[in-house]
Amino acid sequence: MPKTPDATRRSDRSRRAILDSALTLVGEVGYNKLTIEAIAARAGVGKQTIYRWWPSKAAVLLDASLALAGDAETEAEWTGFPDTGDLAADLKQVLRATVDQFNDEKYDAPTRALTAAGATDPELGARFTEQLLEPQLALYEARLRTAREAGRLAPDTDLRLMVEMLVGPLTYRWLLRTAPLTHAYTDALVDRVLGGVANVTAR
Amino acid sequence: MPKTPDATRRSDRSRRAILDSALTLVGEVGYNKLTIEAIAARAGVGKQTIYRWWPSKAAVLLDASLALAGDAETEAEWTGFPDTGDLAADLKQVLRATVDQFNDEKYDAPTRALTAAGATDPELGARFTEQLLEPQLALYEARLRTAREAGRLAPDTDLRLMVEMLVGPLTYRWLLRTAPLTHAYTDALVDRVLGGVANVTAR
Amino acid sequence: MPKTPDATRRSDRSRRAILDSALTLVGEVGYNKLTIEAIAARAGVGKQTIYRWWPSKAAVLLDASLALAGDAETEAEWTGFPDTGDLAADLKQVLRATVDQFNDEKYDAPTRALTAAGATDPELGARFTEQLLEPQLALYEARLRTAREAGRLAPDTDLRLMVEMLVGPLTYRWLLRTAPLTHAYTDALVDRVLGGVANVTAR
Amino acid sequence: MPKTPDATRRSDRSRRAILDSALTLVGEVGYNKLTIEAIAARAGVGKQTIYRWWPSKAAVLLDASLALAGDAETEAEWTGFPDTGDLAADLKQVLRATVDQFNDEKYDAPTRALTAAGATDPELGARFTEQLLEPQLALYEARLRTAREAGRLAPDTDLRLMVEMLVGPLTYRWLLRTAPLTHAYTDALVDRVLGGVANVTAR
DNA sequence: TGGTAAGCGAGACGGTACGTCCCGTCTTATC
DNA sequence: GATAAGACGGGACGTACCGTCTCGCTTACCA
Repeated sequence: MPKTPDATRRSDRSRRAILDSALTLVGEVGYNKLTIEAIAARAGVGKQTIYRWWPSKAAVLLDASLALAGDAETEAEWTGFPDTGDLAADLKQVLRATVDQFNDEKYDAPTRALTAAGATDPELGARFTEQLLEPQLALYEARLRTAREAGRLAPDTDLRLMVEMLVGPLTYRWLLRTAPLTHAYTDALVDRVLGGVANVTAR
Repeated sequence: MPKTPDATRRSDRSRRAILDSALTLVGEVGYNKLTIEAIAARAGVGKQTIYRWWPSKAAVLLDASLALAGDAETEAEWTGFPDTGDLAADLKQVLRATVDQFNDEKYDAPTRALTAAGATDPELGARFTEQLLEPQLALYEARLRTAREAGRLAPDTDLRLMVEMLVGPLTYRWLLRTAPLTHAYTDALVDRVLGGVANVTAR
Repeated sequence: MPKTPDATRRSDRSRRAILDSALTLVGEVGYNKLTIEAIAARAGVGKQTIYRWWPSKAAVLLDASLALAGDAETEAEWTGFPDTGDLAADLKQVLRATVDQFNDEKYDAPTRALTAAGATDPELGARFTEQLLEPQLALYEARLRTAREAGRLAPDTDLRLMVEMLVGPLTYRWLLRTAPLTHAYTDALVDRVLGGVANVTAR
Repeated sequence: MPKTPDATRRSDRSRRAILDSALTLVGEVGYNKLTIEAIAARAGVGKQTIYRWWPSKAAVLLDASLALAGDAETEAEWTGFPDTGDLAADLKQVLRATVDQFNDEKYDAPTRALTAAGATDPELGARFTEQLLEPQLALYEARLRTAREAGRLAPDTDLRLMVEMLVGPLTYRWLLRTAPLTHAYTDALVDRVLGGVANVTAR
């Protein structure tokens, strides 16, 4: 019963090499042509070392993305969701940063691959959502809750719905490539989400 | 010399059988385990007949979805985007119908597969967007334009942005499975998009 | 019942083009990589035109070789097996000519291909032997019969056996490439066949 | 970089199964309808395991024949080319055994297939000749050398030529099926090779 | 401090599907 | 009705990876 390997003996060197190779390769050849064999070869690692610790290439990529996200936070000296008191400004700042990430090939390729794979594979999707997506959405939600408590949003505001109104359209454009992602776009989005689109004067 | 085959001699019987098989199989085994070989076998067709007319299984599925969409319109005696004069009501009706489609396994599997594949493969994504998505978005846009001209929306309303504010969040929930899709959800979405979420009384 | 096509309507132009293409191609790519499709394309002919008149590519090649043999006789102004009265000299002359043919790539490729195919496919082999080989062997046999009647060979000589003693070793060397084919070789062969190899003085 | 596999880790079980399957199948369906896929399936082996170790089905069959020849020698308790002092008798004995082999379907099919394939494919032919044929011819040659040294053959006898005079006609009949193979035939052949066919009394 | 059991790089293995080539048949339009 | 052209259902090709399975080798931990 060789089920559970001994994690204390795990080679961190190999783990890192595998995650690095996975990220590099997914950028080079895309998710569909990404193979475990290529990752192993590039990492100078036996295939079994990958199969021992991950159930699928998608899982490898998920871990790689988590590591990437962790690195990014560190690099950017991320200090939490901004709260200047000006909700619109804070949201615009964060969404602009997200746009920049989506436009950065380094983040785009693996994230896009994972999102697509998660859409098709429910189990992977669940892990992707839970580990990568939800933590980010929770930050939005917390900021919105503060705003609601401060009376800047209606007391009955559905915070979750509002989060999706912010990230949904952006994600839509990004995934489906219907139009380029710009700061102007997300700025307008924030304004419209907060203010609505109905003609107030006409009411 | 890409050796373009003679389309006039194409077997319509085989074409239909291939598209049918593709739709059936993607529902049975999912996109990742869908194989050209299985499609050919199920359709009683040589593999070459598929490769002659389509460059990839994704392309087959795209054509299959187009056929499916065409059939669906016919079946539902679709008479165009509703325009009762009540914009909110019209949008809610259409989005409810979309929710129903997303909740119908028959449409969900191929559409999800295509969307995911398109996110990963730019060329396919372009065709998917252009042939399947844009025509639908254009209908929304037309209805919104009517509303704007009728003064129900601000004259400077960015129609495209607004369309994405409606379909973006819905698509987001559907693709990422962050929460179940319900009529109540889209109804609330329409209200918030039209009315905004900022606390008006607090202004 | 499209069994027997009408031979009187047959296009001689196509027939010739097919046989020519077959000979050319077998020299270029070898028998195993020779395909009906390539012959048809090279000949500017529909595949069906080949299938209508020949049962297999081997049969095409057999006809092509028959035509080639006919041409060769005409070219060489062949006037029948020589009979100068000197049996050894006559045999040497004919075998030298055969050696020359075997060493001529133009004849070697198709003949070798046919011989090999015939060895594997009994039906083809029968036709090959009957139509191409036997007529030649019969010429040897006739010359030997003349010699036997003239008392140059023992009255009980098995002519068939003797023919094979002449062409067998030569064919063996040619097919199996155990050693180069030279005039000296066949000259020695004739001498030894006629004289035997046992040490006469030791009797 | 031809990626030579590590022969020390080769599975002998698979090797044997492949050679066995190849021999069985070539007897069942013939060489032309013998497929690598069928060999693999019959042997319970992946196709790649065949392609890893052999370049073609002909090469597989060559190895299979070598194994078969080895087995045959062992079975027959082969103790070397006979040397009773009576050259004619010894040759007749060996040629009779060869006739029996050629008439044994079990040996005929693979040997015929290999000979034909070797005639067409020079590289294979070289290996076939070198590994299977030459060792046998060398035995003849050794026996003849003994006879020559014993004064039973003329001192200037071309041993190689004489070997071919013995096996050439036999192989010719076998390959081209011009006549049935019998012991009487090879007996007569030996007599005529040793004694010649010229009418001695007429000298 | 030497024995042993785990993780490791390497890669052979039984398999599945790939995308291509060609088979022999069938259909269409031309002559 | 034979022909040039070529689409069709089918089978095998040789390749790429899958996920599993030994191999020796290195590297702790334990006796």
